[in-house]
Amino acid sequence: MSGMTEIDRQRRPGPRIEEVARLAGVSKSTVSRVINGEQYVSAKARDAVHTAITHLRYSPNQAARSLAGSKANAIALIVSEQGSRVLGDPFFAGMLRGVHAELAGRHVQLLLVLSQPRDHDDLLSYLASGHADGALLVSLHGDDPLPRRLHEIGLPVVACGRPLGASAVPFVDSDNFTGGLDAVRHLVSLGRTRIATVTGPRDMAAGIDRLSGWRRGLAEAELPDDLVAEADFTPESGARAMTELLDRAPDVDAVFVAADITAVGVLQVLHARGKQVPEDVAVVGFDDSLLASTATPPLTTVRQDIEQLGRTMTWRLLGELAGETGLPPSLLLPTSLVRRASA
Amino acid sequence: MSGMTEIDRQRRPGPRIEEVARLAGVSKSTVSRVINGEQYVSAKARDAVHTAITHLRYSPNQAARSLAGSKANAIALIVSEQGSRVLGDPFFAGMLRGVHAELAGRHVQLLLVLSQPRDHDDLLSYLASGHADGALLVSLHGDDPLPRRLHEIGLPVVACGRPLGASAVPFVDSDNFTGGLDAVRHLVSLGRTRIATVTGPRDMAAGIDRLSGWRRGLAEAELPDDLVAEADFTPESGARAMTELLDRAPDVDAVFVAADITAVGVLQVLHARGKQVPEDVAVVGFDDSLLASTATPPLTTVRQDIEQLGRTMTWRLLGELAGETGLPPSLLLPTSLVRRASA
DNA sequence: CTGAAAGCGCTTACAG
DNA sequence: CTGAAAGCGCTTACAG
Repeated sequence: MSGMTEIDRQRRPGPRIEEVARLAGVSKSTVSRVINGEQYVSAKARDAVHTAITHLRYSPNQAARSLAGSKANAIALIVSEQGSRVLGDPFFAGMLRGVHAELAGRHVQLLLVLSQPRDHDDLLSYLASGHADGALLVSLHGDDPLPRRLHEIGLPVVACGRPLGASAVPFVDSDNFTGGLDAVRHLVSLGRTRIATVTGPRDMAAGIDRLSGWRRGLAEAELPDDLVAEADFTPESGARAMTELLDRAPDVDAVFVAADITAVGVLQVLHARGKQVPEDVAVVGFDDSLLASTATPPLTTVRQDIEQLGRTMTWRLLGELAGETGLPPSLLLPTSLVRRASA
Repeated sequence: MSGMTEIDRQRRPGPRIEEVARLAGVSKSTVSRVINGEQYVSAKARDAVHTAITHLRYSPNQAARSLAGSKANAIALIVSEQGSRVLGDPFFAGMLRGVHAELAGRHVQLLLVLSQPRDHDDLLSYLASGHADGALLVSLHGDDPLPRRLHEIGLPVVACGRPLGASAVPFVDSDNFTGGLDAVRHLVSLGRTRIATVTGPRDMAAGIDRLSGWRRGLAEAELPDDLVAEADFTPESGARAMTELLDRAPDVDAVFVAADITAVGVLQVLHARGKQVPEDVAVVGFDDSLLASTATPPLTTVRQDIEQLGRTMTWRLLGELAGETGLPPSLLLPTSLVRRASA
């Protein structure tokens, strides 16, 4: 611990609960009860306390509250990934906005934790020591053992996206299957018959489920589902996949790409090969990220509401922390097709 | 406070400092000294304590440390903006990564706070109550009074980007002036003579300083600096600005755009008007964001190292918190030109 | 270099 | 519905 940064001690002024109690003419206990919204407080006492709080600009000391109450009054947002590329993703920004929106007004702080797999042990004992009352997990890869391990130490957890494997960890996810299905139905309605897909990673539920939706769509339309090329949510992998598809099936007339960011690479290759979009090849992306509207041509895409995802995760976690019963173990959020020029 | 979410009390297990002391055969005081890296501890005691900590997987309770030590052991990352659009910005992601990297290993937590201007009063009393030892400010607009107000209540603050007006708030910024200057020098070296600019917002130092750099570059080359069109870091405003420039000066042969995201709109208009990039009009962006490499054609741009910006801000703040003297009040980080196809 | 004791500012049974 | 008292798990003078 020798690398620690010393933060100089310096008592901040500001009123204590004692002063609020004195001004309101009640005991510290009563002030505490008002602050915590407990029910057995007389209206008169409540008003007096609120007035005193406002007058003194009192803000309770969180450290003391946590210590006395044996709870952190904080939830952790854990981003678990090698190199934490996630942060660069607009996906993460949307999540953060949603989490924050749902937390607004509640006196719960947001702790941002980025954790490499090799630091998982540290993180686990940190959280086991009560530094957060619960955790939201944004872990890009399905094989990450963190969600399960956190769940095992008894910390309430909600995962972002369906964790792979038979896990009991609650999660919230977009309905990726239906999203993929809708994309194909749209392409079929356009009269396309050679519909390919550029997938997401095979070790993530988002990749797997979108692919399943695509397959289902082709089955519905009784079309072949042989044109599959793998990618990993990067433009480069999208370009490689599209090149492969074009070589394999020059008659391809549509492609469902599992992410807008990947579609950027797909569009570049199509352009370079002289294919008109959507005339020769129609393209549908996934996410409705900023990239979708700025792409050339603007991308038809399956919109997922990431902010809502963040809100829902937070709502689910806070519900569990409040001891609510009958909460759905997991939730699937709807997606919708956004039509632009590319399909 | 009636909207508060109740988080059920439940004491987490985990060892206390008392048990570490017992196992190491020393007093709690000595354990505390070891944990806090104080110097007057015998090597023997230190080793015994470290062994005990490892053995028990002890992790000190932050709430108790904060309360006893009268410091939060946390810094706040404050994002102050209407609607907090910032989060959607890759800029923010890079910052976050930098802040986190610099915090790694230090026992300082990161509190993420999003604040609308109308909530500034709440935020101020919250921070005045000691919930964070210092603050990092990402405030997109120069007229935001928050940096100054925080500085006034005595909370150590470092701003991201030069605050406008005569402010004493320490800041870290990219060298936007030199970035703009280098962009123009590059365009001049390419033989361009009718060099326009699409600016950033007038109420942000980034917009103002990049424009100044552009002007300086034109003055150096003894070229006219009449082709200025204003935009606001969005693709739409970039498109409008480029349309205006093209109407005003059909002979424009280069444009320095104050942000990659704005350049996306510029490129769309140039394409629509049948202008070849870079043959007819060379384009240089700013940021070297993901958009720069995925643009058509890939964008030559002024790279700023956002992650380094986040690291430097954090380093500066922690230094001040540790009571270091002789810290530079403010810092300017270098930019560099990244050449791609557009210029 | 080390330990005993006080205290940080709250919450929570407990008794009324 | 309310208050007095104990205690949450640490840090920090103080004395040695």
